[in-house]
Amino acid sequence: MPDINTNFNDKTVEYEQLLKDFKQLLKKNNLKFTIQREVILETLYNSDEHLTPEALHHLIQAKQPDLKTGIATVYRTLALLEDSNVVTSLSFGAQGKKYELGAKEHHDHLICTECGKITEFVDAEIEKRQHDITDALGFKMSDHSMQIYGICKECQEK
Amino acid sequence: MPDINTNFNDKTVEYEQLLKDFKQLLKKNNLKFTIQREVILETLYNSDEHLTPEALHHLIQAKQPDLKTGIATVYRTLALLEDSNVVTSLSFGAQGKKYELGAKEHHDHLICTECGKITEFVDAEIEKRQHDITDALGFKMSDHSMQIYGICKECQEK
DNA sequence: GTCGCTGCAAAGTCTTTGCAGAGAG
DNA sequence: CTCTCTGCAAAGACTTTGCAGCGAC
Repeated sequence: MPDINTNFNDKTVEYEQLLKDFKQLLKKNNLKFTIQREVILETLYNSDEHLTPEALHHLIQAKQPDLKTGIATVYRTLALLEDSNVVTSLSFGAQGKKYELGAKEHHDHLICTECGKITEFVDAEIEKRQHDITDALGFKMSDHSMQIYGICKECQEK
Repeated sequence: MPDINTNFNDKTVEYEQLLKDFKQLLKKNNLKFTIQREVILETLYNSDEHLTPEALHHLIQAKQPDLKTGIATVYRTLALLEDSNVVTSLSFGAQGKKYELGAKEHHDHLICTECGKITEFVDAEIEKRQHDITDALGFKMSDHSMQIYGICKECQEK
C-alpha cells in the first residue's frame, strides 16, 4: 500500500530546527545570514506547493513588499539551497524547474496532466528495488526521482 | 551464429515501418513530408543516444551539409514528433531537454552526474508496483518516468 | 572595517515566432 | 496552383552575471 506522506506535527519546532541547520550551514561556509535568505527559506517551508522561482518570488513580494527582494536573489538562494541539499528541484516537460524543501522525507510524484496537481507518495518496495538495481550495476546512486503522469481521481469524475 | 544480413534487414524493415507510420501521421494532419523531417526522423532512429535539439542539429549538419537544416526546424519537428508521441523528451536538472524515439519499449533511466551518460533499464517489479499504487489511488496512469542519478562505475574508477 | 550580499540591469542560454521565398501535393 | 515548410533573424522566456553600494559579523 502506498504511504502518503502528509503527516507533520509541531510545525514551529520543525521550522526552528530547519532554520538552525541553515544558519549552521551558512556559518560553516563563511556565508552570511540575511533577511532575504530567511524569507526564502520560510516561504518554501510554508508552501505545500512545488514552486517555480518566479512563483516563490511573487509570494515573497506579497509577504514582504518592503523588502523588494530581487528575482536574482531568489535564484541565487535556490541554487545555494539546492547545492546544500536543502531543497530539491523537479523539472517537467515544460520549461523551468520547480523547487521543494528537501527536508521532508524522500518521496515520488504523481502528476495530474489535467489539473496539474502533484501528489506525493513513497513506496518502500520501489525504493528497495532501486537500490538493488544500482548495486547490481555498480552505480553509486546519489538521488532519484520518479514521476507518474496521468489523470487524478477528481479529474476523471468531471 | 548471428546472421548479419538478417539483422540488417530487420533494421531496415523496422525503419521503413516507422517512416510509413510517420507519413501516415503527416497525411492525416494535412502536413507535408519534407526532406528535413525525414532526415530528423532517420537521425533519431540511428542514434542510440538521448539527443538534445542542438546535438541532433549537429548530427544532421554533419550528415547532410548541403541541406542547411535550421535549428528552428529541428525544434519544430521535435515538437511535432513529441505531440504525436513518436519521441519522448526527458528533462534533467540542467537546462534543456533530451529526446529519444519513443518507438522503443518503455524503460527508465540511470543518469551519471559526472559524465552525463544515460543507461536505460526496465524492472518488471517496479513497473508492477507503479500500477498497484495508481490503482489504489484511483489515478489513471498515462505515462511515467523514473530517473536515478549518481555516479557510474567508470567515473567512480577515475 | 571587511568581505559577502543584494538589487538592478545587462548579458547569456535555450526555444519560439514572423516573414518571405521554396517546395510538396 | 495552393498552402505548408523552411531558413533566417529577431523576439521571448528563463536564468546568470557584473557592479557599486549595503549590511552582517
